[in-house]
Amino acid sequence: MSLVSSLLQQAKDSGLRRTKALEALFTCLTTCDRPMTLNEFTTCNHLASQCDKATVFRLLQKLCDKGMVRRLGLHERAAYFTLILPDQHRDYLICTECGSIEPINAPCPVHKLQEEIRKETGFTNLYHELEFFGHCPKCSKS
Amino acid sequence: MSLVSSLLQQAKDSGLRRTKALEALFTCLTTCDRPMTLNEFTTCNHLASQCDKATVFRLLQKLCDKGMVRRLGLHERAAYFTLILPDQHRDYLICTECGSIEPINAPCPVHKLQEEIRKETGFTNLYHELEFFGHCPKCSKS
DNA sequence: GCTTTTTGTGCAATTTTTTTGCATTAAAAG
DNA sequence: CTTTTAATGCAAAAAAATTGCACAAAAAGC
Repeated sequence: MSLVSSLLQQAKDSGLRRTKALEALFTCLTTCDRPMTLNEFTTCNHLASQCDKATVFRLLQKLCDKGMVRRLGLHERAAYFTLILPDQHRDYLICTECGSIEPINAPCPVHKLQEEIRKETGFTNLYHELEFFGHCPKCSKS
Repeated sequence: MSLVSSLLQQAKDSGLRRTKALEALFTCLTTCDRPMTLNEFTTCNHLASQCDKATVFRLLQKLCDKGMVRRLGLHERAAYFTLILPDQHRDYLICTECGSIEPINAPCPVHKLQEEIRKETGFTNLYHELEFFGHCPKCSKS
C-alpha cells in the first residue's frame, strides 16, 4: 500500500473523509520533502486547481489536530506545515538570507532534556521544534 | 549603569539614535521577561501612547538586524520578539492549550550539534531556536 | 441502489498581522 | 544654531489567517 493510501486510511480512522482534496494534499505533503507554507501548497502542482486555499487551510488545521501534521514557525511571516511520519523527527537548518530550508540528518540531541522536562513540569503530549539559523556558504560570500 | 542605558549605548554604537521610543522599547524588553508580539509591545505600559506601532515595528526590525533582538516563531500566528542578552541562551516551554510561555533554565543540549553543523555545512552566524510544546498540568486535566 | 445525515468544499468577505509611503520631527554633526 | 541625516506618526496597503454560508460530496442506513 502506498504512503498516500495509508495516510488516507489513518485520516479516515481518526474521523476524516476520503476526499480528492485530502488525497491531493497528502500527495503534495509526501512528495515535497520540506515544510511548506499554505501559499506554497496551493500553488503546488498536486493541489493547484484541485481545491481552494480555504480547503487546504482547513485540512491542514484538522491534520494538525489529529497529530498527523506539524505546524512550524521557521522565522518567516507565514507558517510552515510538514507531515509527521513515524520514526522520523526532523530538525531544520535555515539560511536567513536566501530562505533555504533543509532537514538535518544527525540524531536529535534533545530527547533527554525533553524527558527531564516531562518529569519536572508535568507537561503532557510533549514534543519539540529545533531549528538552526545562519548564512549558508553561498550567502556568506556575498 | 542600568541595563537599559547600556543597551542604548550598544544600540548607538551600532548606528541607532538615542530616542524616547527606543528607550521605552528597551525598558519594555528588559522588564517583560518573555518574548512578546508586536501587539503586546504596543499595549505594554512602557510603550502604550509613547509611540506608534509602526515605530516599534521598525525598531524591532533594526534591533534584529543588529543582533540585539531575536524573532521567534513560537507556533502562533504572530511573531514574537525577545532581547538577546550576553551569556544567556533561552529555550522555551509552551503550552499549546493556554499559550503560556516559560523560559527553560536547564543548560541547552544542542551546542555540540551546532558546532558539527558549522563545520560540516559551512554555515556562518549560526544560532538556534529550541521550543518544547505540550499541555501544561492545568490544561492536561481539562 | 436510493435516501438521509453529516462532513467537506468553494467563493467571497473579514480579521489579524506585517509592511510601506510620505510629510514632519527630532537627533547628531559641524 | 544650521545642516544633515535618521526616526516618527499617521494612514494606507499588502500579506496571511480565518470565517460564513450555500452547495456538493461522502458515509451510513435501509
